[in-house]
Amino acid sequence: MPYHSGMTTSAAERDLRGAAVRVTKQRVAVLDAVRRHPHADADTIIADVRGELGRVSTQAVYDVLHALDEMGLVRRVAPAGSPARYDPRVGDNHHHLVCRRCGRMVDVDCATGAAPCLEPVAAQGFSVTEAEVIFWGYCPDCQSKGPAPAG
Amino acid sequence: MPYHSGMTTSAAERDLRGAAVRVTKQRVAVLDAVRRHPHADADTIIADVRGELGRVSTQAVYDVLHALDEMGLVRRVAPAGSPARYDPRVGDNHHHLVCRRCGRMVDVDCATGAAPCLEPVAAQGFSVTEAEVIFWGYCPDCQSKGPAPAG
DNA sequence: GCATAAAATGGAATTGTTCCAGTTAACGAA
DNA sequence: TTCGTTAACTGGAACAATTCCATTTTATGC
Repeated sequence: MPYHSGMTTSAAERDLRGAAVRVTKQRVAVLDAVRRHPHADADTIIADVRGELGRVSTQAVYDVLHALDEMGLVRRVAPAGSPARYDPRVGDNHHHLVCRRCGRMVDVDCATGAAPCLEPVAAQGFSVTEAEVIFWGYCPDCQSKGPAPAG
Repeated sequence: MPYHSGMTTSAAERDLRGAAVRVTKQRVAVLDAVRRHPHADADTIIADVRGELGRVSTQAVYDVLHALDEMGLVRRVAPAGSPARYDPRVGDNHHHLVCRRCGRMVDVDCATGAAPCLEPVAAQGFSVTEAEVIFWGYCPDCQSKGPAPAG
């Protein structure tokens, strides 16, 4: 029996059908979770999905996150030294601001326009397909608290 | 007995003394290794250092790499989904071009001038200290070979 | 030289993620 | 509506990169 969420077709469900892939309860739940928690890491998503569905394998969540990333419904962001985060905002060219102390991540639109920095002066023969920009700093809450995460 | 490399004082040795830290053979060897292999990962550095010194603990190399990063003698670069790389070029504001297929990394000067993209339009109360820019694409060698790293 | 704190050692542990073989279930066709 | 195919999910084990810990070594200031 094809999966259907219940009363009404959810946005997540429609987006998955639009991508022409199998619509499973795990996929719907993961996509919903990413949208509920923008920039969450895999652990948070796994916990949220388990809260919704009960037992779900870790592997399934990772598989779905990869699949969603590949089909362009979420964007995987991996700041240096921290686990990957998943961003539901896709299709535009925005970047991220990450707090060095607490890891909080927020979106920023690019200063330079729609396709910022996408043209390095000398590409040295590389064909460039994407520019990834991460701004590092301290969030408002952490500016007063000093640099150490366990301080 | 204070460490001294031998005949003459090497550049690495001088740079370490300039940073006012203890100069050990491990530190000299690691700094030299990073300079010999720009953008190498920890494994490569470890192998190189062992080639120079014989037995050296993994931990020592990681410790030294962190220390060098903190004292500003090398720069740690961690492209999404790959082990950290160590860049001997510091003090200027350059970015990186990474091949999605083979992982090759090269330096690029910024298109926008000296401090590119360093001013996001809305910083949302964050104090921004650094902008990290990675351009993703395919290097000359890999452009013909298709996208899979194991193809 | 001597003391002392910093650095290195070696081994085990953690974290985030992936691999694998077997089972389940979504979807298209009949 | 049922059936077959194949993608997706499960559970458990494996993995790679990195870090933690207690102990030993060693560079440096006096």
